[in-house]
Amino acid sequence: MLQLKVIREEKKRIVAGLRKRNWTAAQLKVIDQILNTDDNRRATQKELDDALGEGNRLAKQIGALMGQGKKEEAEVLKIQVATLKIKSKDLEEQMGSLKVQLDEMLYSVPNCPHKSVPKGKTPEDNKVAKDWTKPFPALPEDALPHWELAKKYNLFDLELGVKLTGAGFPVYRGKGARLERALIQFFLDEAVKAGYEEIAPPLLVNEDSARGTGQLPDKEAQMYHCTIDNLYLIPTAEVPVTNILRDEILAMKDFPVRMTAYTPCFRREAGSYGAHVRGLNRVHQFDKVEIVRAEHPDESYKALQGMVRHVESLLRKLELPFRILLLCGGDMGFASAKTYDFEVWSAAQKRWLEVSSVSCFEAFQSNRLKLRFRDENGKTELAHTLNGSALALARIVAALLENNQTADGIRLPKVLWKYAGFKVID
RNA sequence: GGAGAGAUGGCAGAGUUGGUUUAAUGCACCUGAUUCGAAAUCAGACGUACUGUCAAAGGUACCGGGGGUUCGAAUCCCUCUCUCUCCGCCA
Repeated sequence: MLQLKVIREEKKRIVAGLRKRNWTAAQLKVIDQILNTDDNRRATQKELDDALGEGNRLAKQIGALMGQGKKEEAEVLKIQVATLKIKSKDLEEQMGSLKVQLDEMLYSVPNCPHKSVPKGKTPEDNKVAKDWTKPFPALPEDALPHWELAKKYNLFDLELGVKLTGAGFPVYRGKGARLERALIQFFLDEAVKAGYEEIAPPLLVNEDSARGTGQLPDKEAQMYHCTIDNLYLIPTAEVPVTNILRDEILAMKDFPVRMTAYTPCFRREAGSYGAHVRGLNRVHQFDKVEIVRAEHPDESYKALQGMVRHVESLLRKLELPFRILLLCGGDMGFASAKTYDFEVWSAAQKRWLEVSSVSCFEAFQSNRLKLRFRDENGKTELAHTLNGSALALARIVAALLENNQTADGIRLPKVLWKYAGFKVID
């Protein structure tokens, strides 16, 4: 969530930013409501603090009087405290409800887009930041989509997943399973080479963690929930890895914090049905290598560019045609201040598949996480966080299979040979 | 799963017959003095959040989380979570 202080001090910028997200005048009213409620909260806080302070003073006096054996005088003061207590209890309740209201409103406000984010309402308004599709792969007319290729070469089996679990849980097998593992290994190695610390986190997290990265309270339906133990299956490694930093106060020398993790990701999302979600395009469980960074506010956008270059280098090494989109205000995620999406061209399906999303959250996420650092003057300040997929496996597999199919089998890009232990799937 | 013990500041560790505790003390860290420089020594500063202010002073809350008793709770009661020890089970 946005910081109250920022909303108060930079209201103009925030309002302009929300307009870029196509917020209407009616929606923007919440900003003034927030500020009003906060004024109210501060006044109430002052009053409450004064009442409590007075109570503390009287309690001390009573203690002193009791010590001296002046019981009657103490009794008089006790009566005073009693009325004070009623007052402070009342104020406490007011404070409680004001805070709830304030939080509710704050949770409803998305992050303010960075000034470089273009205006726009739909994905069509996204700006192509880079196009790496030439030469476009030329496939024969009878080229197969990846779900057909999977059948032909026995790489993964969706029907079998239905038997074991349900729709959207692919079973990889043979060279398909091996390719999956090869890609994970390759992505992790590249991330470690780029300076990220490898993390192997838990795949279930508690409520505090789900709240920390903003899955709760709003996106509860996205996650699988083990109700008996009140734990959530992670929808992305971002959740456990970013929460490593929850409630931490970093020192300047701790920057930059760079972590990477491979995890399966579990998503309940209902989604639509039909050809565009066939095969591995959208599944409930998929593998992903995530990269996460925490940065000094002055460095976060430089870090974002660094992450973009990293993901770009992965796709080049995989020899996949891709483009990078700078998302417009209307298409950006709730918490993001600036997002680049990576899309790979799936030659057989003749459509773009999103394989990575790299975002800078500025202090939006760390505000909820309470991720701070101590600056040169010893003051605490919120750090900036960033994350991105590097990369999401299922769709990369789909694109690799489709784009590299030949009459003699599916040829793997050279970089994967040593990881997979084979060059061709046939 | 059973039994017992415990949770205090960056760390260690007092305080648990409720009342100068504004949480002792030590270590670490920071600043200054001393020194050519360092070690040692001495002096000082040293939690987080909210509030307040030009800035400060000051105020309030926080001793695992939540609730309760009381004029007053780190201290007493209830509850939850977690940790440790022993036993059982187990990849």
